[in-house]
Amino acid sequence: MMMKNKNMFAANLQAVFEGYMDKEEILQLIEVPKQRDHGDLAFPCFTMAQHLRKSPGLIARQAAESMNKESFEKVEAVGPYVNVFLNKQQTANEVIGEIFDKQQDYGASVAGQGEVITIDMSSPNIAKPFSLGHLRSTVIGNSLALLAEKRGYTAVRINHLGDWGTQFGKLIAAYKRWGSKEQVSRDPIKELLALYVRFHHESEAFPELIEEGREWFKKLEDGDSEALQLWKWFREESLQEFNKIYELLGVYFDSTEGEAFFNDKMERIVDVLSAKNLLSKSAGAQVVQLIEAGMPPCLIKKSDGATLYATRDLAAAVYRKERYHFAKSLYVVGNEQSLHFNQLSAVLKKMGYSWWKDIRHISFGMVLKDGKKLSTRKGKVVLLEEVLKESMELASKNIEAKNPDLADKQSVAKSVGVGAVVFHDLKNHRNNDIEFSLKDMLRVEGETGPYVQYTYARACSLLRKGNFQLTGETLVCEEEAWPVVKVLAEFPNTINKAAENDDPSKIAKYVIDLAQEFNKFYANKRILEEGKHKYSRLSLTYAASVVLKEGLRLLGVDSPPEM
RNA sequence: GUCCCAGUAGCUCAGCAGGAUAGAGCAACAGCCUUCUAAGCUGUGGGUCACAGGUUCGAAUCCUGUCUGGGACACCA
Repeated sequence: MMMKNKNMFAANLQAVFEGYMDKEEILQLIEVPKQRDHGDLAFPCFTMAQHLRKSPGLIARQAAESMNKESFEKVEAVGPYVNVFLNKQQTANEVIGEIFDKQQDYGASVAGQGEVITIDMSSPNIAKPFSLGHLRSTVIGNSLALLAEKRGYTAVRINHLGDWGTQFGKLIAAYKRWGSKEQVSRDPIKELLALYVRFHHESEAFPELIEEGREWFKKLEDGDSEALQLWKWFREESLQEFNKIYELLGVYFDSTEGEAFFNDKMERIVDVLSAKNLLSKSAGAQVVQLIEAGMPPCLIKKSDGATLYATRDLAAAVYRKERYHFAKSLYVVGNEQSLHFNQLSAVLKKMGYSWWKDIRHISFGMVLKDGKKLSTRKGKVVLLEEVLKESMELASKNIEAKNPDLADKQSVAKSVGVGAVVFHDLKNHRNNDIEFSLKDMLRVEGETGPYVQYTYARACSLLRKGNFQLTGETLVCEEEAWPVVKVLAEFPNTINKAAENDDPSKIAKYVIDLAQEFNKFYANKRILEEGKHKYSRLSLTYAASVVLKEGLRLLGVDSPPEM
C-alpha cells in the first residue's frame, strides 16, 4: 500500500524531472518525514539541485507546483523538500479493505515458495539446565521460522541437542563417584548439574579426575554398555524436562537429532577432507588450514583420534543439505561462536560445496549477570523454568486484581506470563547483550508483551460489545485514525525487513508502535458511540486487532481475547 | 598481540543503504476513570549521539585513528 503511494509520487516527480533523474533514483530518495505536519512522504531536492544547479528550495517549489496533484490530498514545498499528504479516505479504505480481505494472511508473500530454510535453534545441552541463552536461541529461531513461513518458505526447526562430547565422560565419572539413581530420578537436571559442578570443582584439586572423565568418554564412544546406558538415561530424563519448557513456549521441532546422531556420519567427512588433501597434521591433531581466509586452523581430529565440534557440524551441514535441500541454513547460536561458523563455511567452501554461502550464523548477544557471562561450570545459571514460573504467577496476581471474573484465568496467566518473557527477549536487536534482570522481564507496562496483549484484548472487547460485522460500507477516516492506518499499512514492509535481516525485534517494535497508536485513538475517540463514525471506528479496531494478533504470533506470543 | 561486536537521556533501547527541530519505554514529577478493560492516555524535566580527524551542500548514520566495555583466538561445545 505504502509502496503504491511511493511509486505514484515517484512517477509524478519523474515527469517533472524528465531527463535528469530516473524513477529508481527518485524512489531511493523519497523518505518518510519524521514530523507529522511534514506530510506522509517527502522528497529532498538537494541532489536535484546539483543536477540543475539551482537552489533546492526553488526546485522544491517548482516541483510542487508543476506536479500532478490529483492523487494526493495536498502537495507542498517546505524549504528544500516536497511534502505530500496522502488521500486519507482512499488510503484507509484500501488498507483496511486489504486486511478484511486477507485476514491473518495480510503481509504474507510467496517469496520463498518451494524453498526450504533449516533453522538450527535452541540446542540445549543434555544434563544441563535450560538457560536463558537457550531461551534466546529458541525464541529467535522460532520467530525466524514463523517469518520464513509467512513468506512462503518451508521452515525446518532443528533442535541440535548437545547430547555428545567429553562432558558426558565427566558426568559419568562424577555419577559413578558420587551419584545415586534415586537422587537423579527425583530432579534430574538439578542433580546432574550438581554432579557436573562438583566434578569441575574437585578436579581443580585432583587433576586425575580429568583423565577419568576422558576415559569414560572414550568408553562411551567405543560403545561400552554401562556408559551407553547411563548416557541414554541422562538424555531421556533431560529431554523430558526440556519438553515441559517447549510446551510452555509453544515451540515444536521437526528434528531433535542431536550431536550423537552424527557420530557415524563424520568419518565420511574426514574421508572427503583427506581425499581433497585438505587435512594436515599439526601438533598431533588433524586440521584444515585456513590461512588464506585469515582464520586459525579448523580442528578436525584430536591427537587421540577423537572428533570435534567442527567435524560434527560439517557432517550435520552436509546431512542437512542432502536431506532437506535447503535454500538457506540458519544457525541461531551465540555470537561467541562466530569464529567457529566462519571456519565451518570456509571449510565447506574448500570442500567444494557451492552452498557454503547459504550457511548463515544468526548470532545473538549473551545474557550477562553483573556484566559477566553466566557459566554452567561454576553453577552460575539462571533457570528459565523459574523465570517463567514467576512471570506466570505475577500475571495471575494481576488478573486477580484487575479482572477477577475472567474465565480461564490460568490459561491467560500462562499466555501473558510467558508472553512477557518471550517478548522481552525479542524486543531488542538480537546482537545486544542482555543484563539479566528479573524485574525487567516481568514488567507489564510500557514497551512490553503484556502491553501489546492488553491492547489486543481491549480491541476484542470493543468488537464484542459493538457486535462488529463486516458490511463492506465505505469507511470514513478521521484525523485521529490516520496514524493507525499508516502503521497498519507498514506491516507487510516490516515483515519483509524483519525476515531479510533475520531480525524479529523489528516485528516487536512494530507491534508496540501499532499498540501505541491504537491506544491513542482509543483515548481520543469513543469507539462504541452511536453515530456515523461507529462502523468506521470499529473497522479500524478490527483491522488493528487482526494485525496485533498476527504480529504477536510471528513472535511466538499468544493473544488472549480477554485479560 | 590478532580478530569480532558494541559505546545515543539517570536506566533499557530505537534511529545508522547520509537529509528538515535526535525519538520511545522505564524511573521522577504533574494531571486524566459515576461512560468502550487505568496492564491505558496526556503533560513536564532530562542529550557536546564515547573522543579526534576525514568524506559531503549536509554525518548519530560512511571512512580512519584513539579510548572504554564485552567476546573469540587448537585438541570444550
